[in-house]
Parts: sequence; C-alpha cells; structure tokens
Amino acid sequence: MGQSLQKIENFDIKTFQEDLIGWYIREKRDLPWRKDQDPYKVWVSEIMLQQTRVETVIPYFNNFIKKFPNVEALANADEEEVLKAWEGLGYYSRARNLHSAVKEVAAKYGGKLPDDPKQLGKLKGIGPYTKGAILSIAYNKPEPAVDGNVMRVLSRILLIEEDIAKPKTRRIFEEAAANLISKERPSDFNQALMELGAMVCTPTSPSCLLCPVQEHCLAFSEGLQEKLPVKTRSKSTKQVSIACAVLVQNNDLYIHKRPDTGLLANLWEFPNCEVRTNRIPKRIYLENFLREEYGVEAELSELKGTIQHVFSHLTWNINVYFGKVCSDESMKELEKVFIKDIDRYAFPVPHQKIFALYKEKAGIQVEP
DNA sequence: AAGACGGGGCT
DNA sequence: AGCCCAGTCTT
Repeated sequence: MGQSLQKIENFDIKTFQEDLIGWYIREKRDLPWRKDQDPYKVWVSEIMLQQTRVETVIPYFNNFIKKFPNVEALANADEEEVLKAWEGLGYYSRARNLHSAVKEVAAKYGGKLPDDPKQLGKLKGIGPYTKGAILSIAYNKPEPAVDGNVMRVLSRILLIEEDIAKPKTRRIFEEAAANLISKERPSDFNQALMELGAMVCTPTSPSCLLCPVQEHCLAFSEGLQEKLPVKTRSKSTKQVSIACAVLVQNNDLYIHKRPDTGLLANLWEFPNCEVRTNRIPKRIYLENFLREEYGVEAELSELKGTIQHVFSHLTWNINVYFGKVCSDESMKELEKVFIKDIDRYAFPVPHQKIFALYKEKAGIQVEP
C-alpha cells in the first residue's frame, strides 16, 4: 500500500467531495465544451486542452466544431483542412492523430465514440489522462483523469512529495484520485479538481484563503503549499541556425510541405535549411541548397531580418532573405502558389512571422 | 526513463 | 530566461 493511501484513511472523503463539487457548481466557468455532454465535443476539447490553456483553446474549439460538427464531418474532411483549423495551436500530431482516430471510430464503431476503456485507450492520441477525462465527463464513469492540475492539487491536499516529472509518479496520483472520486458524480468531481487547479490552487501563489477545500489540505496546514508539487527541472533548449528564403516570381510564391513525421509535420514553410558552418556566407549557402535540394536557381537579397522562435526543446534563429527565381525548370519538392491564396495553407508561427516580415519589407498587399 | 513535440503567458 | 499549461508518442 502506498503512502498516499495511508493518508486517505484519516481523510473525510465524503465532506471533501461535497465541498469541492459544491464550489464547482457555484463557480465553474461557462466554457463552450460544457454546453452539453456530446462525447465528440468532449473528445475534441480534451485533445485541444493537452498542454494548452483554456483561453487559447476557446476560439479554436468554436471554429473547429463549426467546421466539423460531428464525427462524420471530421472523418470526411481532408487533412489539409484539419491542419488549417489547427494552425497556430501547436503540437500538430494531435490534429493528425485525432483525424485518424475519428476515421477509425466512423469505420469501426459506426461513428459512436466507445465507452469501453480498452477500446478508447487504443485510439490514437488518447492516453491515460484523456481516456479518463472522456470516460468521466462524457460517460459519467468513475475513472481518474490525472493531468498536471490534478497532480498539483492532490500533491498539496494529500502532501505527496513524489517528483511529478517522473513518469511512474502518475500511478500514485491515479490511485489517490481513484480513491477520492465521487461515485455519484464522477464528471463534476474530475472537472472540479481541474477547475480548482486552474482557478485557485495555481502553480504559484495559490489562493488558499479562498479555497473551498482548505480545511482538507495537508500542505496548507503545514504551510507547504508553495513548496509543492516537487518537480525536477528540465534543461535548456538547443540553438539551431536557419537560413530561409521568400522566393517570388510575378505573383507566385514558392512554398514547401514538410515531411509527414517529426517537427511541424505536414505543415507548409518557406524554403529553408539549417546552417551548421560559418565558412560560407549564409546567403550563398542557401542559394546552393535551393539549387541542389529543390532545383531552383535563385538570386537572394541581402539579409532582410532575423526571426527567433522558441520551441519547448529547441530555438530557431532564422536569417531571412528575399529572392527572385531565375530558373525553376528542374524544380522539385516545391509548390508555386498565388500570393493571394497563401492563407489556404497551414503555416507554423515562425513561418507566419517570416511572411509578416516579407509583407512589411517588400510592401506587398495581399488581397483576400 | 528520457526526449520529441508548439505556442503563449506569467514571473 | 525559465516555468507552466485539462499529455502523448517514440525510442
């Protein structure tokens, strides 16, 4: 038996549930995915909310549901369209996995998201947290849904000092959550725990004086709420130097679709390459790359600007050049598109910044 | 177990 | 500049 269970033995679970759920019913935010219990909408919202703030997700969720109102609509959509709807939200494999899983649900389960944990957990993009969230919120089953909020809240309430950065620690919190969850109201209970983490039991300066379960909180009684949860820190990001070209010819732009795996998979970008050497000027290095890799002869401008973009695990430092294409007769891998059609393609934020720089410096107007 | 995988907001 | 966010997948 884990140490967390021993602590639960002298813990008034019933009163804790009542205090927490009562607060939630009074104070919960009016969020678009709380308007009904449609399993599809719960699913989409939970995928979008992975590692992403509520305020960021709201407009994406509304637009996505408008465009793809149900399993069938999303299953019949093109991936290009789905990625476009995800543009700027990040972690794009979520969109591709959701699309793939929705197609599977349409084909194998007649369009109905399974309520069986085994079947649910096999769908792409549905891990232990999302499985629990869907089972509890959409199907009202008493399954734990342990995310970052829940680990933080429970680490404080039960004074659990396990390192939440370690993968195996999640099991401890799942066991604790399984013991605390209301069997009568699992949906409200799980959402209340997460809502408390978002609104009251925040990472820094938690509002303990306003907390509806303060009297149940072991960390507060010891004055340790600011010390929890324990989390070992990650290391800093790697720097990557990139040279990028905005190539034009008349009213055409040259863009490239990234490969279907890895960083920013299947999104579009302006032709670019990593520069590992400083023996050759970057402009020349990029011209050679464009000729050898994409078969285009281009004459590049002087440096027009640099753009920095920080990812969670690396930083891009991008030198931006503009260029005129002299010859594209042996072009490969690139697409020529009308400048006015550019917004049909899904670009990651760094390349949105590059295009903004181009519009500013080249003074072009893009008519819708 | 550790790293890849986005982007934005707060300290 | 670092940390965090309604995590999952791959190696």
